Parts: sequence; C-alpha cells; structure tokens
Amino acid sequence: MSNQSVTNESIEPQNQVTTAVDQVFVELRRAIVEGDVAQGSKISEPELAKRYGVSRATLRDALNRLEACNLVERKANVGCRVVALTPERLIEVYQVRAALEGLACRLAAQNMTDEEIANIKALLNKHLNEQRVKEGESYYQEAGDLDFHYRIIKGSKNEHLFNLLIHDLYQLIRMYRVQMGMTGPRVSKAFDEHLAIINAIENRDGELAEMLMKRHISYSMNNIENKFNAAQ
Amino acid sequence: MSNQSVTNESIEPQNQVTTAVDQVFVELRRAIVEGDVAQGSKISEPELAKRYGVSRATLRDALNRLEACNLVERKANVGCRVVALTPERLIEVYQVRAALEGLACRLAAQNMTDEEIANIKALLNKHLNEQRVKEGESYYQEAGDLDFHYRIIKGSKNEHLFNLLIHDLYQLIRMYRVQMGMTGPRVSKAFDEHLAIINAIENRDGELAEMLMKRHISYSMNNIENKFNAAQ
DNA sequence: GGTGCCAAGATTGTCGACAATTTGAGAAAG
DNA sequence: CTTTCTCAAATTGTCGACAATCTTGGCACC
Repeated sequence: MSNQSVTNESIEPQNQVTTAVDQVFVELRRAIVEGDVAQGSKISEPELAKRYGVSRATLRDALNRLEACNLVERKANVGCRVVALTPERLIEVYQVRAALEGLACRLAAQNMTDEEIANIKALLNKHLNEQRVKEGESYYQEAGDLDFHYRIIKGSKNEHLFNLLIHDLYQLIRMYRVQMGMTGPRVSKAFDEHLAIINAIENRDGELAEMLMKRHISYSMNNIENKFNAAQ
Repeated sequence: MSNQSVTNESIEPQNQVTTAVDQVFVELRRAIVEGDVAQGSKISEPELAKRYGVSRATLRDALNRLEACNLVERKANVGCRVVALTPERLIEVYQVRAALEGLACRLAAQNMTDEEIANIKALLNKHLNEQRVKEGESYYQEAGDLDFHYRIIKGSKNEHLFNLLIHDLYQLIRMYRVQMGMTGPRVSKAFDEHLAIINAIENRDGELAEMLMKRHISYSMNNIENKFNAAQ
C-alpha cells in the first residue's frame, strides 16, 4: 500500500467542507476508499460515532451520503456494510464509466476552449518530464491520471455528467485501484493514450476522442481485472 | 395535467417501503415530480415535517435522499430548493441518458434471454392493440414507454447501470415529461422505434440496438425541447 | 436620501434519549 | 444431537430540544 498519499484535491478543489456531517463524510470516505476499514465489513453506528467524536444522528447522515456514492450498502433495521469489491461489480462500474467518459470526451471536443486544451497538453508534458526524472515513480499513475480525466470531464461543460462521474463513480474506481495496488507498468502506455485523446480533442474530432477514451478505459479495466485474477 | 395517474409500479416493483423515512421520501418525490410543489420553490423543513406528521430529523433524511436523486438542491445553513427545470439541464440529462441507455441496449442484446425478448415483443403487441381501441389515448405514452425502457435496462443485467438510471435519472426525466404535459402525437412514432430496437436486440445486434436507442432518446428530447420553446 | 451596521427573528445543524426491530444464546422438546 | 422457541441484549429508527448560522427589518451615520 505505497500510494495512499494521493490527494483528493483534483477531485474536490474548492468544495468547502464546513459542516460536521461533511467532515465525517469526507474522512470516512477516505478510510473506506483506502481500505482502512475493510471491504464487506459491518459498520457499527455507535462505535464510529464515538471514534469521530460526533453524534449518532450526524454519523447516520454521513452514512446516507456514502450510500448514495455506492460505497456502503444499507438494509433497514439491519445495518450498514462497506461494499465488497467483486470482479463482476468492477466490470459493471467500468462499463458505465466507459460510456460516460466517452460522452464526456465527445462533448469536450465540442465545448473546450483552445486555452483549456493547451493547458492539458502542457500538463501532459510536465508529467512526462517529471516521470523521466523520477524514473517510473507511481506519481503519474494516480494523481496525474486523475487530473487528466478530471479536466476532460470538466471540459464537457455538462454539469450533470460531471457530478455523476466525480462525486459518485470516481470514488468507487479509486477504491478498486488503491486496494488492488495499482502501480503497475502501464504508466507510459497510458501516457501515450492520453496524448492521442487530447490530440483528437484538439482536432475537434469528437467521435475519435470518444472511441479512444472508451478503449483507454477498457485497457485500464483489463489491467485491474488481471490483478484480481492474480490475487487469488 | 391529464396524466398524473401514471403509476410507479414499473419503476419500483418490489421495493418494500417500510421505514418512515421511505414513506416521506416516496411521497415527497411524487409531489415534486408531479409538480404539486413548484419547481424552484424553497422547502421549509418545519412546515413539511408538520404536514407529513413526522419529525424534522426524519424529513431531513428524506431530503438528503432527494438531493442524491438531483430533485432538490441544498446549501449548508441556507436550505433546500426544488430543482429548476431549465432547457440547459434538460439537454444535459438527456445526453447522459442517451449514453447510459445506449449502453443498456448493447448489453441487453448480449445478455437478455430469448424469453425476456419474447415478453417485450408481446408487451408491445398488447400496447398496440390497446392503443388502437383507445384511439390515441395517452396511456402508452407514459406507462408503456416507461415499461419498455425499464425492461431493457433490467435486461442489461448490469445492476449498477440499473440503479443509476431507474433510481436517479428517471425521476428527473419523469419530472420534465409530466410538467411539460407530454401527451403529444409522438405515440405511434415512438412505438415503431421501440419495435426496431427490440428487433435489433432479438438479432443480437448490439451496435444497431445502441444506435437506435440513442436516436430514439434524441427524438424524445427534441420533442420536449419544442414544448419548452413553445411554452414561452 | 442612501448606505452600512446591529439586533431580533427564523431557519438549519447537532445532540442525547426513547421506541421498535433484529439477532443470538440458551433452554426445552423431539 | 438436532431443532425450535423464548427472551434478553444490542442495534437501528425516530423524536423533541438546544446551539449555531443566516436573514431581515430598523436605526444610526454619512
């Protein structure tokens, strides 16, 4: 578990966390995504409320939000469990992700400004240099990849799509990646794929950008799936 | 407002509504979707709690769930408003819907059993007959259309996709349709489109099914958009 | 007369306690 | 020994009250 230091900045930049429920929600979400609380384990409301120094009603509220993100499952009068990461669920999530990010790409090719596109290209170059220096450190794999996808989704200018992907789906995806220990040798290949995508967007070729993104995500899924099978 | 009697059965068939929060949630959702409480209006927690004969904490819980469905928007220490139905938002939602239901169609062509497909074809025939008798009554437009899409989404056998579409997106879509008074002459055309889609699925032609569904949804959006523009 | 500040009212966020339901261990019957 | 029933302990669902925050109307000051 060498990559637990990846920040959430790129995922929630200006999101002001004011209320107590927000704090517990963010903290508990981090704990779940990074595996501090094991997948499939039951969540005791009184215990967690005490640990976070907060009322049970407040913690319950936070659990409701986690349920909306599909990070915990809840049954009436029974309780709350952290979701279990099954291969079947991984495939389901990635199918949805491919469809939505494909759409995001097509819209980005249509709606991003030239400046935004130039910024992403600059970002990729910066990451390339950093990566050369660090010689395969896993920085790019997590934060850089996240940043790239984040900007394209934002560039779609579709707020509904943005919320769906960033607030809901991406936490689940991060959970799979972190807990499977995704720090493999896919870095350089992913980089080339990113480059091809942004080039398609620059040429305002929405269809190609969509197709490349879907393929890119498909590769990414196969990568995680292999780790899954190797893990048992 | 001649079509407020459309049931929710096809959307939540066996969903047991046991707890008080569930009841308030379902009831309040219906009120919002069908326009009993105006779009954009502010929601007073004490008032609604009294009206539904329930504690404020319970009502708050229900509001949280409505927020997760994108039916209300909430700001910390300020309050809760019913979402406003803007044309921009309609387009955003329908773009997402087209991508997701397109995926559902492709998966359905791959995963539905022959029996499930036969059942949908039988359903379409039944609706065709009923429609001939009733001569353009708006029954098919709402419940029948809902049923068709519901079965295909279910037929994708992708649970995550199912939850996303049925629990979150479809309520918003229903809200647009009900409040725009969707009972136009698109019935027969929609029927033909449904027929083409199920035929493609029967032939296990996922790509065609996906394309037809995307087009079908695109038509549907244009229809609502026209009503929007005509409304002011 | 307009602008900015302040206080009172109202609304939301949080808490601890009570009620309803589930669960699990142990006793009794087969 | 297995099965079923019972009851108690624990857990979840719901409530009313208190604390923190925002809103609004009025007053002083420029």
